[in-house]
Amino acid sequence: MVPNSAVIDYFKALNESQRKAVAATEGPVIVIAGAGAGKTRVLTYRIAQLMKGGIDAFRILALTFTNKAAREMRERIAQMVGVSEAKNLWMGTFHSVFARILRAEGHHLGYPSHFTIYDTQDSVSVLTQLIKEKKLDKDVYKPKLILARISQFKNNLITAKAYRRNPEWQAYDQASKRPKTAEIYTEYAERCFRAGAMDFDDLLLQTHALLTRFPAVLAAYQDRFRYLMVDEYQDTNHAQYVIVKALAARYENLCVVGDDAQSIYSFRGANIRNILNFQKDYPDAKILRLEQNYRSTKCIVGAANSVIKKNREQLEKNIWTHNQMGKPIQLYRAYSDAEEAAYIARTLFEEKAYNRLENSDFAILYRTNAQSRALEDALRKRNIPYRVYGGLSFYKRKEVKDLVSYLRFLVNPADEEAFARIINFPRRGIGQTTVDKLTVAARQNGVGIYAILANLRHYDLPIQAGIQRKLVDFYAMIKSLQTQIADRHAFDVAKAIAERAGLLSALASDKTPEGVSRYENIQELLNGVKGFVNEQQELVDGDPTLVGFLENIALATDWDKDGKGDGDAVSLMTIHLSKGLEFPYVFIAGLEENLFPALLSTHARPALEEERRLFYVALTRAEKRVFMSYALSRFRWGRPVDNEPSRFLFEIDEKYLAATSLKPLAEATGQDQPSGSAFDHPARPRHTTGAQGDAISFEKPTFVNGKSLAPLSDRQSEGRVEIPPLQLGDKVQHKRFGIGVVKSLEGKGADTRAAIRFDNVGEKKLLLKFARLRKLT
DNA sequence: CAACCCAAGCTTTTT
DNA sequence: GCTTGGGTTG
Repeated sequence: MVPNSAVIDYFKALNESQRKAVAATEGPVIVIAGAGAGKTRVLTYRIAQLMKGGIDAFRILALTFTNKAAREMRERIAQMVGVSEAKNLWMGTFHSVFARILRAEGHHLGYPSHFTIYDTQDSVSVLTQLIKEKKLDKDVYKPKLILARISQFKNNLITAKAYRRNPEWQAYDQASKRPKTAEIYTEYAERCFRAGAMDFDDLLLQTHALLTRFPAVLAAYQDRFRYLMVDEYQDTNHAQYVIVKALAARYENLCVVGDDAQSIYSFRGANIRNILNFQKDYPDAKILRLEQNYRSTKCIVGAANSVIKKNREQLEKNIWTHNQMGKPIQLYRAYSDAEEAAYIARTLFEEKAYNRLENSDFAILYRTNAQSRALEDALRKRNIPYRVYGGLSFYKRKEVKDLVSYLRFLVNPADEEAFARIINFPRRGIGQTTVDKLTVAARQNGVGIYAILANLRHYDLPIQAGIQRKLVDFYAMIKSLQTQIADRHAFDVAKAIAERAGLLSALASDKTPEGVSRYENIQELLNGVKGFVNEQQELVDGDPTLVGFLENIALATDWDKDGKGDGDAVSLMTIHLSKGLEFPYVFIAGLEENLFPALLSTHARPALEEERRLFYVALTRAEKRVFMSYALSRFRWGRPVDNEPSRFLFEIDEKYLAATSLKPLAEATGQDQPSGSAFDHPARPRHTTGAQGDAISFEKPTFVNGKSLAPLSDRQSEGRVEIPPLQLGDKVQHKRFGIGVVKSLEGKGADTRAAIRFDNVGEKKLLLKFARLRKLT
């Protein structure tokens, strides 16, 4: 490619709507891009074109939601304009770009440039500690719930101060018996600040604070970012929306790309109105639609369209494709989750052999991470290599977090969460009592724990001399390691810590399988640091220091998610994680009521519509074929639970479903067929001998010609207990405990818990869905 | 202060 | 059913 060519010769690679979207660089533009319509392609070409037109890369800001999306886009742009040019682009996730801005400008707000980023674990831990110190009931003030609430506020740019001042919210907290919520929020925010730490939501909230309180800073960035692009705009929350709007205010060269039909993150504060209202915010915005799907067969596109049509709230569009009709969607009804998994493994194996495919041509998608276990077992039985994405990430594992905590503490000794993890790990005889004493001293003297540690003798603490010595040793170790961080690479420092602190020797002596695995994880982390250092050293402006590494991992939860990896494997992941990806063959498992759609979503229309969008996302990941399945019985909470087929199955236009899918399973053979014979009747239902549940009766499927949702079958209405609406003070009767009075209620729907004082047996806490209470009047 | 035991919570999705 | 964290004991 000619490096300086201003002529956009690659226009050939685009269709007309894509070309329009690429060409419309000036002014506000919204691109409504259906699944598989070449959205990323448009963004990359657009950026490449801007750069070829002479715009400096550092004046272009592109925001995405995942590191993966950012990385891929940067790579593609690098191919078009050259690596060195692409490097200067401001491109990354909202969180990482804002973290970068805050590192540079956070001092205006009083944050150190090396501030720590607290992950959810850290935040919960701060709250737990705080609630304990305030002597509040942790069952009333559940740290996780409180954090979720604080997160909501932050995402809506409501500071602790604003929260305290709002009578409506105060009244709400009073009414819900959590009057101290505002106080906790305030204290939590202060502690994070004093620890030089920001949680995920702070990265947005503090960026907003920075830009509103320091107009000069805002002006500088407004001036700098001449062109802004936002990917997955439908997933932006209020804070992100406001910040983008502010940054774009000067030039208004703002291009947002998204698909309202794929908005699946409202639980995280995403506001679908942001995309629906774009035209109101920018009345002269150009609206462009990418409606041609290049990814999937007609069958898949048709099925997906027929589903999403049921949603009320959406932008008008008509997704179509030139691709082949393709094979109809298979639906399999299994007896149990294990049998469903066996079916998937078997079908995958057969399809792969018959069509000579790679394992990586397949993805198995599910609603919840917990579903992966059964699938993994089944795949292992057939020796099919697989890779599970998501779940608990590498960095959340205990031993990994412990080592990372050392690194964090060296960089930011105010980081008390890190301190709490490392002070007695590995065991060095400094227990909780001692830590409490240090904490109290720190609070009383208005300093951080590290300051106490540094001047232990100045504070006359009631700690034994022996333990004092240990504290001094610990401090000395930290101090000496700290001298290294400025001028040595992250790897050298990390290795030094693992050795000096005795992490490696402590784990090496543990010969249990878990111990060995922990040791390996530490080694893997060290390798990761090394890889990071090597990578950074190749870059001109790379940052191979510890600070750089920590920055990198705090927001890189999908470290192990960057495709490829080792070998050819089937991908297992939640549907949420699959967004933006594509696979030739896709299995969607667990299409059952209360699982997908999830139980909590079934009562509110917006939530249900979101689940439907999630289903839409799942379907549109597939290029060639989709296999769906559900299990009549599934282990949840260690118990088998009976299920109805998902209502979404009935929403797919029948003509896209394989006819055999709708036949009952009654004639199941009970034996695995040798592979090969299956291909004439790929949908013929079979199940393994072991899975034949004796208790399962095979009534006709409830959806043989189902155009609409079949009514609940007997089974479900039997299984579901009538839950009477209860209020405090109600008199109730329990089979075993007799008569009692409702003392408290928490939770909602079937998950409500009630504390009830029974006349004979005293107070009991009961889960209403199991308790079968009768209300007395 | 460490080792052991038991209870609770988890199973909606994540930067 | 499994993991984590808290509490109790030695």
